[in-house]
Amino acid sequence: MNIAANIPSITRRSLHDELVERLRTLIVDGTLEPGIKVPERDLCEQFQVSRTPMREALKVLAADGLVTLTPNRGAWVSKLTLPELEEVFPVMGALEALSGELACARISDKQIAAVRKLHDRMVSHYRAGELDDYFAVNQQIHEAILEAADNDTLSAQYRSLSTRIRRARYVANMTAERWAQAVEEHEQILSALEDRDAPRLAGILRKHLRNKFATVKDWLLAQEEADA
Amino acid sequence: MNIAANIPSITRRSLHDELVERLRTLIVDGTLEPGIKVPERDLCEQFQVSRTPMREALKVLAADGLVTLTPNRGAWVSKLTLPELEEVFPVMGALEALSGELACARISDKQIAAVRKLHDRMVSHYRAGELDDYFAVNQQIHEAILEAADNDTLSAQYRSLSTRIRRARYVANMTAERWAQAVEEHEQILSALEDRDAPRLAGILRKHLRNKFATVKDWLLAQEEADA
DNA sequence: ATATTGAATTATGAATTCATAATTACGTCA
DNA sequence: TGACGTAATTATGAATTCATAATTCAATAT
Repeated sequence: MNIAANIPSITRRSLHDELVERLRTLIVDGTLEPGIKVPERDLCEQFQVSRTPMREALKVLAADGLVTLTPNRGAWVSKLTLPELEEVFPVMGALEALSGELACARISDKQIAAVRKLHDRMVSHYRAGELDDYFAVNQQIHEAILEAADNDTLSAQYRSLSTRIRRARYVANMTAERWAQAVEEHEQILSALEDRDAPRLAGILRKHLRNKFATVKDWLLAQEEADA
Repeated sequence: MNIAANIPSITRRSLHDELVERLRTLIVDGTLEPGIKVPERDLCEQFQVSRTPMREALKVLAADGLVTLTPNRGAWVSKLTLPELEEVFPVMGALEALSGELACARISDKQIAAVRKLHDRMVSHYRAGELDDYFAVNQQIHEAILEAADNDTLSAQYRSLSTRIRRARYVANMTAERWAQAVEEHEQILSALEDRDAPRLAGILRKHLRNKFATVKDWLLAQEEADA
């Protein structure tokens, strides 16, 4: 008996689940551009699967808002529009503020130390002008706060929205001032978290997100300009 | 020439879409009891469709949290557990508070008058002891505030969570005191809305939901008691 | 040349079929 | 009698097939 051969089969997820994740990644990282049509046939060839699991995956992504399905017309990668952005941000703000509040109540000293570590690393990336690394660690910090909040429902809702807007790769367009401001806000976030000051943290996170929104908005307007 | 642009597109819904809605209704109204297994075959016979669209529908409902899918094991109607409830409520609280804030900023006098009308009707149902009618109008009020907030993303997120907990038919078990308190809170909601006092409305909605939570929690504990 | 119509092509919606994993039923042995 | 292992059954995962709607494109008329 070949044990090694059986191990992958234990870990094996359904094809459809795998596809949801892979497609989501492709959409978020921009490989599948917003607005383009994604014919089932092409996707199936790309991933070497039949249409059945692919269609199931597309349905799920459509429910999540990343893909738009029109009956008998097929699937498109959803486009991020300004009105949509203006809708999503207040909701994300409310969720992020809540994550801060819950985190303050529940976060352990150890977890705070971990966030502090991430924060310091992020700052050094900032000083080195390493935008991509900065952005990656930044994401990790928000994820860590979310995890400290210890609420899967909240995490799921937040991530769903976060994914939708992350398609706008706004960091690449952040100005020096905005970047400096973002780092400054992160100092305050850390401070509030270390004090476990829930209202203060909630307020800062909300403000932080408003500034993010401004950046994304500028990027989006520039995009639309370019399209026209 | 584009005539079609102004005409509501002919509503030829896909079978799968129809199924999502029908199944969701069955789950929310309790016909499909939480915890039971729902074999594809049975559902397909029930609705006289093949497995393909049914499976797509189940995937979507699973992404929405109403159904739990286990690879190669099939589908179960998700059970509402206390830990889940404790997760969902703070999130709903944040979303409902936001809906109040946005509504205050955007609601028209006409819309306020409409909510007032609903409110008065709700109170008369309360006085008449008509629980079901009371509950129906109550829902309409929250929907009206949500609509006034004019944010589809918020609405979608809120409704998703609302649907998940609505399976607990808590109103049927509301005590006289709790009911009176709920009505009193609704008076305050109306007052804050008519004053367009966003922070006050947000606060009351949060409080209102906390009380709802207490009611649902009692019901759920009673259920678990009954199961054991 | 342009617009319109209708056949040909292509893509999607849904049912069916095939493959495989999970469950159940049964028989054997302690 | 009960536990174990194996065969039979059932249910699910995925591919294929069939039906139908949408699109393309060419032919015709204006």
